[in-house]
Amino acid sequence: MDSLNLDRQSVVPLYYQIQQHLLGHIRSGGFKPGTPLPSEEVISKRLRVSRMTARQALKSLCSLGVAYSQRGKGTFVSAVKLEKNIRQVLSFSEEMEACGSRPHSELIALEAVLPGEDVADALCLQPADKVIRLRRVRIADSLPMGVECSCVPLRLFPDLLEKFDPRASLYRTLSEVYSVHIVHADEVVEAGLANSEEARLLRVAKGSPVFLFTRTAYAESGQAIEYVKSTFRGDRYKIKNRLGRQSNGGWVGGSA
Amino acid sequence: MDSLNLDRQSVVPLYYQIQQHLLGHIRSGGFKPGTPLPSEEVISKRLRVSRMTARQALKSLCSLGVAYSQRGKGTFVSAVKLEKNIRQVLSFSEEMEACGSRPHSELIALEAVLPGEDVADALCLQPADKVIRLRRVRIADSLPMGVECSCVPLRLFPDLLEKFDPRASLYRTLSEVYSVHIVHADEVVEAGLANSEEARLLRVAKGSPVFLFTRTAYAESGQAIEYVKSTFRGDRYKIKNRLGRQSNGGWVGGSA
DNA sequence: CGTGCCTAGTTGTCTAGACAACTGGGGTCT
DNA sequence: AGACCCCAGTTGTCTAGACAACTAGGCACG
Repeated sequence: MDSLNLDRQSVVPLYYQIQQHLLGHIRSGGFKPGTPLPSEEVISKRLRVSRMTARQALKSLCSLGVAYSQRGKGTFVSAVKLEKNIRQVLSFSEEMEACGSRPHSELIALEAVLPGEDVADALCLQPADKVIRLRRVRIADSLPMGVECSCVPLRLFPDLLEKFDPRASLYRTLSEVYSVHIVHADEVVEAGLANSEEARLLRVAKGSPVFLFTRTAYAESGQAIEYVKSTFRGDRYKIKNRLGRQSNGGWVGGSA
Repeated sequence: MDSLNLDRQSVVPLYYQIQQHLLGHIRSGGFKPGTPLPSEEVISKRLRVSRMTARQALKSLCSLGVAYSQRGKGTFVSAVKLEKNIRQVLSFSEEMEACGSRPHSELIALEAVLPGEDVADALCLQPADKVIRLRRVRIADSLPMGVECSCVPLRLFPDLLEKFDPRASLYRTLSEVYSVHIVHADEVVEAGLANSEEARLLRVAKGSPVFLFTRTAYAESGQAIEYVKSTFRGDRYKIKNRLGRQSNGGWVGGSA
């Protein structure tokens, strides 16, 4: 706390500088789980910022999940493990890189087609709208992990067929070439058994346990961007989820 | 917007009254996806509140996921489906009630035992600490859905064995009797095949596809409260996830 | 001993402003 | 037509305060 010099000329907001400084102390063990963080008042006085700025720094730590506030008591370090590998909206490439594997893909199909009803529904398409259909075997460290069939509306990305390198990450391409950023996705997972084709592509026995994913990915506006169906090996692939309370926008009505 | 009369005497915060009012308009279709919400300035002027209060109302809608802000442009209604059934930290009972099924349980075991190494690790127990082990078959509408084995530290709930009704919801009991509220959980899901015992309890063929869940649930402080291993039928149980961007505490560094 | 009161410390909410940074449109100059 | 500037509107950040609500501990009183 003492050693922090705020840079008031920087483009980096003050509250963010404070947040990062506290986060550093938490990660390095300077503040242990359960112990109180400096109060808004203390931060405010020591760093010569207004209380609202100090507050914003503390609130941002809460929304990261590394701290929690109790009215009348203080703001405390949570024992939540930061480093734990939590699944976000990630492309297969990003997911594999995050756990240290080298991902690549084997292209099965890349074409513009008329979508099935489920696809058209999920992507909210007009009857005549085509989609770009991308079917790939996903491979990590030379081991086939899953078969993925991804559909994106042709209307939104008319020249994607020419511009897309099938070995690259689809999400990265959408972000870099079209400035479309996937920010969330809804996903349904089922447990099933590999059929003959899947077994052949994944090099497992027919009837092996597999995950069946059906995922719809959305941009910030809520516009549906991608509909994916994929089959992943149950023996080499695990799903890690962090389930949370739905943050209800802050206020907790008091019936107590 | 026009018809809202703020109650300045109420214990309900102003920003929350505004948030609820806007949320009502969004849900009822008064504001359609993609359209801008009233700006901070407009809300501030029209409702005679300070801009920071109007801002807090809009930010809380963003954190609910029903809106998003763009600097220099405005705050817009997101097309995210509110009603979609997204999995949170829920007990089986709550989960089944949420989708309209009547849950109940068949008790297999309820006892205090010395935990295995995986359990002790996950719950951060001392070597001699016992756990309460609760093994149940989970049933929805008379159909067996899964087998669940739940462990909680005896030290935290010394009289739970007497006070707990095995037919009730464990989470509800912990919340009501001990004021311990589960706020998040880490979960690993694997795809597997039912062994003989599971097949018998779940009334499926041996070798049927199943989900294997391993879940650790935490209170707000980050204290681990419960460690669960469960096996659920792959044919009747689906996982629905909403994957999100990790909210990073607000600031996006500009390399653009 | 316990009950109740008071007080210091803390977070929650709210005000009324200020400037910065960015967007998008319109107008002007070249 | 294109490049540039300016301006109004919007969100992001920040200030310096205020009062309310709650917690926990100390203290006096019964």
